[in-house]
Amino acid sequence: MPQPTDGPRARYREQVRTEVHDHAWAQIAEAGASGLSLKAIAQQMGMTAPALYRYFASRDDLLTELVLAAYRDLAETVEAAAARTGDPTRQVRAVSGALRVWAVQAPQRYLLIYGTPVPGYTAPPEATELAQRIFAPLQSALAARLTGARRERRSFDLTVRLWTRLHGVLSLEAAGHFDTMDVEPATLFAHELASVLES
Amino acid sequence: MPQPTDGPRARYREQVRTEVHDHAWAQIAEAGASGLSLKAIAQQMGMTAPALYRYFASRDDLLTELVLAAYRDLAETVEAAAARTGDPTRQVRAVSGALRVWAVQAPQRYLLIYGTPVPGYTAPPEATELAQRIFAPLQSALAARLTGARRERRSFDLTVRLWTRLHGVLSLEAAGHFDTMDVEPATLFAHELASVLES
DNA sequence: TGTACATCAGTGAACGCGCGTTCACTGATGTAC
DNA sequence: TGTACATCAGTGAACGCGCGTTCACTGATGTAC
Repeated sequence: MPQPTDGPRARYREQVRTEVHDHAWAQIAEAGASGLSLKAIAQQMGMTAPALYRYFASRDDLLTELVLAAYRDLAETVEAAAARTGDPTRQVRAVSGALRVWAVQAPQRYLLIYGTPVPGYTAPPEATELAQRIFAPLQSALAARLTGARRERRSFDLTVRLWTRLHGVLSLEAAGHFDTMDVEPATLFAHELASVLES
Repeated sequence: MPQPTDGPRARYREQVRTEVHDHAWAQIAEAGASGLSLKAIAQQMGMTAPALYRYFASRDDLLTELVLAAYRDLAETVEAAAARTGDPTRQVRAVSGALRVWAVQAPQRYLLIYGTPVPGYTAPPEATELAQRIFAPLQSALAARLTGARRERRSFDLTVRLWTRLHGVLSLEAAGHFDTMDVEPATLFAHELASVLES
């Protein structure tokens, strides 16, 4: 895997890599992570499968890139939402709202990160750091609303609680489990958010 | 697919079917639902794959049986827990506790029902009825703790809230997402249960 | 109790499929003189 | 500005794999007389 860092060839490489990512996400969106196939992507791009090995060392390598890209994208989304205001309560609301939009917009991408683990695939260590980066803005906003002793620990517990509650709604919504029930996911999500802010 | 309903042959058939189910669960436990393979099961049982078509019409048919069996088992577990006491609050605790034991004991079985949907597979309509049967004991216990107007609707909302909160913890726990965090799933679960009982 | 027959569990060969991955190669593209 | 060379994107054939599923068959087991 050669890698010139600039020039027209480098530009072209980046273009192809991006196109592969796009097709990969489309595949994941409709068949989940286990449906990801280099051969199918190559076919969709009008190429042969071996050509893709110029760009990715293996299928799992591509999957790792996608997982990390998802983590990074969510981290940036969450950070941007938190940066839009200085008020801690508004920050929590903004981050939660951004999280929901991000999850509902591409359910399979959300599930790739927080759903059932892909069998036989383990995420790289970098994923853990990124997960913490996603966690951080929520925690610092919640911490800013607290005073008194053991503030750090209490804000951590509170963030975990908020996070699991929101995930409870989002994962069931993404998996379609509310479809056969008389439940409005958006309303439920708002209530769960409120329940933590009020505690 | 012939089916005598009694006699030695019927008994033998049931025995083989059960053995297939056992191997199938073992496979799901270690590779998830998409790792379910008739050929692999046959091999483990010292048979050839076509033999299994005497017992199951197709791979998806077996998967459907497993899904329904999981639903049924959970429904019975939950109902039995609720039946152990008459006090509504104790019932909610008992059902929630039974749910957690059931989920933690076989995480992949829990995720087969409530996790990321298996790509290309849709559960039979009967699953929806069973899901409601699982839901019912919680709702009637929570309803018994309420008084006043719109009790039915309020208890439904409350049950949904409890259910999503517990699922938030269980799904993250089953997927191993707490492994890299300083979180005690059992404690968190207890807190989430308490949060609804106190509301 | 013994024999003839029907039932049915299981085999073995074969099908087509899609997958990841390798390898030697062709031919276009960019670069250095 | 033009030519020679090196780089490298992409091809085509091939590999071995495991999968679900079919089909004609063998041989054991249960049943009816």
